[in-house]
Amino acid sequence: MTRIDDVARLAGVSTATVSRALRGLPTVSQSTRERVLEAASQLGYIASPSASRLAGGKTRAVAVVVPRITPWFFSTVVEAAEERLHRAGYDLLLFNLGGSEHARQRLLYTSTLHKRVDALMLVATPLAENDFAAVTGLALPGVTVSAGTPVPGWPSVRIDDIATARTATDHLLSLGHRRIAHISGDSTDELAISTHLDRRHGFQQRMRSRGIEPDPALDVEATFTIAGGSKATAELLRRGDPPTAIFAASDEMAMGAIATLRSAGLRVPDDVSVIGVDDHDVAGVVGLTTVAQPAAAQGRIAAETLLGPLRGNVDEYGDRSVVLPTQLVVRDSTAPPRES
Amino acid sequence: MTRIDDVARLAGVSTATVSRALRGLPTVSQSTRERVLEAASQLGYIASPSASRLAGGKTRAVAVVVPRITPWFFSTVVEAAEERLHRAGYDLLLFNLGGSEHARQRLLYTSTLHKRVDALMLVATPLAENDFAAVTGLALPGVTVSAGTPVPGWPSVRIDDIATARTATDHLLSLGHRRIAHISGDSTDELAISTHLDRRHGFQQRMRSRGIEPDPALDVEATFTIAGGSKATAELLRRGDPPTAIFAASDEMAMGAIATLRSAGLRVPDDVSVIGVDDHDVAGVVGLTTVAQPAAAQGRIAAETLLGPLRGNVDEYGDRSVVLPTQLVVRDSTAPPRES
DNA sequence: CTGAAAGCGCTTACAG
DNA sequence: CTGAAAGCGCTTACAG
Repeated sequence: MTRIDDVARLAGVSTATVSRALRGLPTVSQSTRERVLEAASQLGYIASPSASRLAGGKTRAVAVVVPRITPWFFSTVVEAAEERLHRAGYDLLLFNLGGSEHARQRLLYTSTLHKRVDALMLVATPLAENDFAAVTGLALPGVTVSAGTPVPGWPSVRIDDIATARTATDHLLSLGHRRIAHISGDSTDELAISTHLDRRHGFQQRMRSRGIEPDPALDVEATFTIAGGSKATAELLRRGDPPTAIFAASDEMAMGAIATLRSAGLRVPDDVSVIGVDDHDVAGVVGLTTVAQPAAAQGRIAAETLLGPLRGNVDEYGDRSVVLPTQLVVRDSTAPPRES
Repeated sequence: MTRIDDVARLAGVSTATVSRALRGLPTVSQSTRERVLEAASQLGYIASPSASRLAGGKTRAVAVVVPRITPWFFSTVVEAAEERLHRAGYDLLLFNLGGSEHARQRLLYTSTLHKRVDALMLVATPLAENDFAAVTGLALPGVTVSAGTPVPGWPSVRIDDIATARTATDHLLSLGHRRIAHISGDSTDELAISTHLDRRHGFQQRMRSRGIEPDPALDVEATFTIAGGSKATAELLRRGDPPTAIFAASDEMAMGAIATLRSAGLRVPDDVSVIGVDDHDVAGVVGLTTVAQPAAAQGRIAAETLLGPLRGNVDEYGDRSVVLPTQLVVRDSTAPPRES
């Protein structure tokens, strides 16, 4: 393996100059730089990242932490972040919590992240009061995506979950629905991220502003998955007197709801309307009405936000916190209630 | 930041002993180990990964290369690989090619991977003849997942795509279909992975074994996405005289097909049956009949395959190459043809 | 603009 | 079982 002194020897300069020339530092004369570049390419020289990291103190890597990888939102955020990060020359270390508190603890309280990355992107990752010290202790620039828990000093990239829920609720109300069920995340989870709390809040707020007190019997909690939506809907049906519409906190939940409604012999939207949040890849296929959120943009912007501090402007975050707009997309899963 | 000599001093031993004790090497006495562990925890010492990598020559990281992140198959493979790799103490560097030849070239022919990881997992990543040298030049243990291009000396983890296609075709034939269309990947792509070629091959093989010559007019190529399946189906309908059944090379393509058929006023399965491959998360919601493949198992097994060589048994790959079984899952998108 | 030298913080033979 | 010393391969002040 050729090392930096091989290049230095061939180019007739010091290793310091090779290092500077190859990294494009400005303090190298044009002719010297060319000679170094020539020598390096002739020898097929590539600097050892481990050595650079140790000597330079920078890893040129970013950790991206997600609660799951497969769901539409997370895979889309990761894909966009990967593109932006690699383009800027950073490696992406992927950490999946898998919904496991143990994994979360390990990430925060062991050596997992220590000196391994230059920055952190927490996607929908909840933090408890006493977790902040651990995160702050890393002394790394960071960004949160999709609410999660805001970290003091870090920018966040997200949508307005309350407004999003209001949009969904408005759509259902304007069609004439009054008995509207809501499928949301698990509120008893201490570490619950704000996402589903905000969505429920927006829903209830809008219902009340129209003079309708949300019926607790029509409020069910579930995980943010197809299976969660299915289970929640089954529970809803078990309670009798089904709603005329369901607002699910995510498209995956909404799809689970549709599947369960259909297998119970109910037609969508004829018997029950369903609306979700996301605009999942598959939403169009299912004909799902939803409030679309820009997932890729969130991943890309979060990555860009990190680029400033990563390049040494420790306190210069890109555009700081950003709230991206969401938009109603009407398809075939919503219609006026049967007898309105 | 506490360093190894701080720990050495507190424990009253040399840095070499600290290093050995902390890494659990056997050549350390019980009492010394305890003293070191105590000192380390008291000081909150964590070894610098960069220094360890430089001195030890191992990165304890694995690169996982995927053509895309969001599709069901890839995100599922990555999720499973991540779990297994982190559990074994390895970092996962994620590289997404994004279908870009440029990204592929950059990965293979620049410093991207050089001394950055100890092993490589190529998921459905095509290699041309002259790419092998680049991959071999890395001198890393590796594994391929889902066909892609087999790399000499590397094990592979995959399904039998030919058999899978036969299973799908058999299902359609046994329902009485004869005019069966096939939506597959783009065969003109030089770098085409074998997946869709094999699936087409299995399809045609089984058709012919039943005395049916596959109609070229019923063979359309597309990308492995919902949009691809939609477009291919639109093309199929444009050609007139639609098939009574469609075998799509993936569930995402099949979902695109269903969406397009429906918006063309055709009913599934009444007018046209549709079968896919994967058993995508959403397949159940859509009622899609499919041939299920174990994606998570492929990711997990691929990761495990790497663990042997990673731990120093350079030539000892886990179970070497593995072919996992697939299974027909009948749902509501297939039925006998209208007038059979 | 360039170089000599120190330093980044570990691990690994080697010797005992 | 343990330590002294060299070495991993760069980058960074510092000096000129």
